[in-house]
Amino acid sequence: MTARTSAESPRGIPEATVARLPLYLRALTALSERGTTVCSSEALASAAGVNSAMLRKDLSHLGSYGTRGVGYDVANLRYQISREIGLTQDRNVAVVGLGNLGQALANYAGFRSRGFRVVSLLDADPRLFGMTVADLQVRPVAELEAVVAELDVAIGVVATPAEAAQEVTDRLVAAGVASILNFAPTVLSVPEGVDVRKVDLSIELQILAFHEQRRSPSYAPTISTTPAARGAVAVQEEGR
Amino acid sequence: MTARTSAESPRGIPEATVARLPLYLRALTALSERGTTVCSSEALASAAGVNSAMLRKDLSHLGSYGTRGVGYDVANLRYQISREIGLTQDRNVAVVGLGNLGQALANYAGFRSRGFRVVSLLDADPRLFGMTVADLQVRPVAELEAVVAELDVAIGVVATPAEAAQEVTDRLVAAGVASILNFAPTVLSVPEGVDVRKVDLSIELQILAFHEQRRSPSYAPTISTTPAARGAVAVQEEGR
DNA sequence: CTCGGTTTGTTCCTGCGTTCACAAACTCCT
DNA sequence: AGGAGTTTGTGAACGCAGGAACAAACCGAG
Ligand SMILES: NC(=O)c1ccc[n+]([C@@H]2O[C@H](COP(=O)([O-])OP(=O)(O)OC[C@H]3O[C@@H](n4cnc5c(N)ncnc54)[C@H](O)[C@@H]3O)[C@@H](O)[C@H]2O)c1
Ligand SMILES: NC(=O)c1ccc[n+]([C@@H]2O[C@H](COP(=O)([O-])OP(=O)(O)OC[C@H]3O[C@@H](n4cnc5c(N)ncnc54)[C@H](O)[C@@H]3O)[C@@H](O)[C@H]2O)c1
Repeated sequence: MTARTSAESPRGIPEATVARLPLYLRALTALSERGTTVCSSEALASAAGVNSAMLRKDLSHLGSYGTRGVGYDVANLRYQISREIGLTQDRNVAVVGLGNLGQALANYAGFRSRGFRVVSLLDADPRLFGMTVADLQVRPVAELEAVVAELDVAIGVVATPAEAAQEVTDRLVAAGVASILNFAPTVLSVPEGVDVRKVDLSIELQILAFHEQRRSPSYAPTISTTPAARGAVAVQEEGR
Repeated sequence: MTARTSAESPRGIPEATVARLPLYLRALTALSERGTTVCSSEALASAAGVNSAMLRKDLSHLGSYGTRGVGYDVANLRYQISREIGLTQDRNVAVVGLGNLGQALANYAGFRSRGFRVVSLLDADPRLFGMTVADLQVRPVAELEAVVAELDVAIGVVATPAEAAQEVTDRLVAAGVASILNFAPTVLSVPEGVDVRKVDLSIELQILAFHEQRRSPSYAPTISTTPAARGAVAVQEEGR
């Protein structure tokens, strides 16, 4: 899912663990809001929806912040994870492509509260220039390089149509953005050292569809091992 | 990421493979539109952004649809994957929660073109009732059970605030929906046999932030292996 | 028909991720 | 102070995923 091939981070935090740390952070925040000050690995794990042994192993990679016989201090653990992820300093985000999805993202309050500031909105459509979304004006994508430099953009969100995604990404990367979140259904190629994560909602739906078909095998998939009926079948309509 | 613990599907397609099949489908569609009728595992793999050995192994789980010395017939392979995923029949989708994100999803044309029909929009806010989004009228969430039954809803998309997500999910499940796509930042608990997939954009950003911090270790994270400074640290501001 | 070139399907191997299980460490009660 | 009860941190086992490498199969030229 990431560009980097190594599954291990420099100082040794496994990728799978990194992907779960934000989950723990969210669970800790929920506990904290409920007034809980200390919690066991069992409690935290169930709040995060994972196995408690896995939680303990994950946390052990950050250091030894628990107390045997007691559990974890919620406030301290929350800080330690925040620091490890790098959330102690805010990061600036630029959203490119302000169609349906881009506008929803720009309006989302959950980003800022987690340390991500959406500081710039860029689009190619002149009709959108100057439009205000979430207290920001949409600016021409031509200004991308200037915006990235001036506003110290760390993360670029690509919410353009698939055809434009690679070009936009190239420009973001050239301007110095090394972290990309891509919503367009395309494979982005980026140079070494740039981190791309993709979110593809159609793929999620398709995975759900697969499991559903497995549950109700009405149309028994009839795998024909014989290479007989080849190239004949009509394919479902599938635009885009 | 899924509710089912087994990483292997009944007839033996690994989860990791299932997650990539939609990728291959997309790549095949692109090739097909470019007029390509046959392609090698190498070409398809690079279009999908994966290793060619992995692609071949993935495809071998569906059957033997390639021809040695030649490659794969694009149209046929596309159909075989579609059938395996269960895309030969359309599926009805209900979107619950029509705020920023829900409206963007309802307006997205890419779902229908891939065999997912958004057939119902539900919200709790009376001000939205009757509003037309993507040719559909927003209906009260009170009608959820009726809608699921009448319109044969197979997949429920939860785009409500986190607080409402579990309740909405419970009702969807009780009404017979066994596939849920959740956008709310919460852990959903569902009975055995129900499939939940989550999309959490904040988590994606946090993972990017982690890797970025690793690249530029300005604030060297200073893991204190000594259990000295414990429970003392003040926590960073982190509202919601 | 035979042979060289090409590409698939599969086997083997390595490494990561997950879970189990337990010793070490801590608290609290007597 | 000592012992019973908890809970963490980790060593070990196991299963899965990814990648390299190769034999089998196919095509086309001669
Ligand atoms: N809307 C969804 O729910 C949804 C779901 C899944 C995937 N996606 C994907 O997300 C992307 C955006 O979806 P959307 O529904 O918002 O599409 P959209 O068509 O509504 O918006 C795309 C926006 O990108 C702008 N744009 C086009 N070329 C550009 C360029 N070169 N530079 C800057 N901006 C440019 C357009 O002007 C437009 O405003 C698409 O790739 C889509 O496939 C969207
Ligand atoms: N907008 C984004 O880009 C974004 C990004 C990441 C995560 N999310 C998550 O997605 C969810 C929706 O985000 P949003 O920005 O669209 O929020 P929103 O507040 O704009 O919309 C939420 C909608 O849900 C409706 N709702 C509330 N309770 C309901 C109930 N019980 N039944 C049915 N509908 C109900 C509300 O009336 C509202 O229309 C949230 O959980 C949010 O955290 C959104």
